[in-house]
Amino acid sequence: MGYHAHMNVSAKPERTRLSAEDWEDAALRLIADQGVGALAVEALARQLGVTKGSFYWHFRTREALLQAALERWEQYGEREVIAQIEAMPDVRARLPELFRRVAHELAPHRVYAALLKALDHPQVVPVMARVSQRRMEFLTSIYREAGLAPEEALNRARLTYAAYVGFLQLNFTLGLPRISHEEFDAYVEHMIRTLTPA
Amino acid sequence: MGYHAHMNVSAKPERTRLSAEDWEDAALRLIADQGVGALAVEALARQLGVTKGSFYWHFRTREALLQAALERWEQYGEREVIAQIEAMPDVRARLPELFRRVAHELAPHRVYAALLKALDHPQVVPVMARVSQRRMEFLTSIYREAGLAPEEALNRARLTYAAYVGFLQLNFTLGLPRISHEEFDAYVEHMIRTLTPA
DNA sequence: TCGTTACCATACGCATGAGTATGGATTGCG
DNA sequence: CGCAATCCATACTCATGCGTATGGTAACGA
Repeated sequence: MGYHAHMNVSAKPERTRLSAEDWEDAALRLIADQGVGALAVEALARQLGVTKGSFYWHFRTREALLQAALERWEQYGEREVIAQIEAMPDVRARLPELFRRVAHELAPHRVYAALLKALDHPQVVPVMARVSQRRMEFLTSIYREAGLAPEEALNRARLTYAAYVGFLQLNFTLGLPRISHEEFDAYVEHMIRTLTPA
Repeated sequence: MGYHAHMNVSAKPERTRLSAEDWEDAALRLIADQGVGALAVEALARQLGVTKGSFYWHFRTREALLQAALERWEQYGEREVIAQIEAMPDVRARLPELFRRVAHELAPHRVYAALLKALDHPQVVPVMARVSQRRMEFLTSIYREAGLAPEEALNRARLTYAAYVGFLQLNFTLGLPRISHEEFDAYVEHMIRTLTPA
């Protein structure tokens, strides 16, 4: 994601000029594993091997970078999962598949988890509102396909999504009693049994 | 909660000297509605009508205040709910009652929600780990009383608690599509039906 | 009453991090 | 080649917020 295809004949990433997208990607990486609060321009610059002088050519302010990074994440972030699930022919199999997929590919959700902890920051609220809204609507539609009435489907989607969000917090943020791999799978299956309409 | 019973014969809280507990209470109030990141000594001092000079008499550092406030919250915070639920004679009625109670008394959970967003801060992690652990053990025991097998009870408790945590985030942090009062009650009842063993 | 202790104000030092000013280097293009 | 535009470094300013130093005032016991 993001490397402009220069690829000079040299082993290492080799000092090439940077673009705005490079900064946005770096910002998202930093957010993913240190949180929004750690987004400092000088720290980013060090990590990219340059100084502030570079940054302030590409962006007018720190806010601008955060904004751009958020929009970038909202677009290229995670449209794939929804598309893949919707491509499944067997409608009844979509729900369990969605659960298992999300449970086992946690890496793409690290940015979402980080932004969850930055909801006091005004810039992230609208982005998270939109993303969460879209996902919940998707979940609702799946529950409707599974045979629930409109009201039931909506409430079940709310419950499921809340469980998802809470799960993110209680795990790679808080490290609650390091659960084993088998035990985790058992948990996921329990969740599928409990939240999937009979 | 917290006010040492001087209560001089005066109408207003009237400029009396402050104690360490006063600072801790103020800190918890500030954390509850602005987050841990907003915990600054000079801001707190202004809010209490004094200056930093006062603060650094009671505490050695800002970290010390946060630590003391967290421990205070962990102790006096919320033992009551658990006690009240355990006092209920009808075992089968405990679970729905717990759900409804938590859903409608959101104020006491504001500190917990704020700390949830500060899990990158090393000081809050152990506290949140202990509190969350105790609560989940309580939930597990209730599910056992409701007739679930040990494994089932544990997993159901995990699921329920995750839903609780996620609910906190998606509401008074993110303000997801301002749900109406009746609709909220319907949601709570749906949750009870879904998460309570038949 | 007097002094000691507890509590608070004022005025600093010092580190961090955002933003600016300005000049140097590199690239693409005529 | 040579000149612009692009990209980056260096060296500042400025605001914020923690912590310290030190002196002042109110409370309380002897």
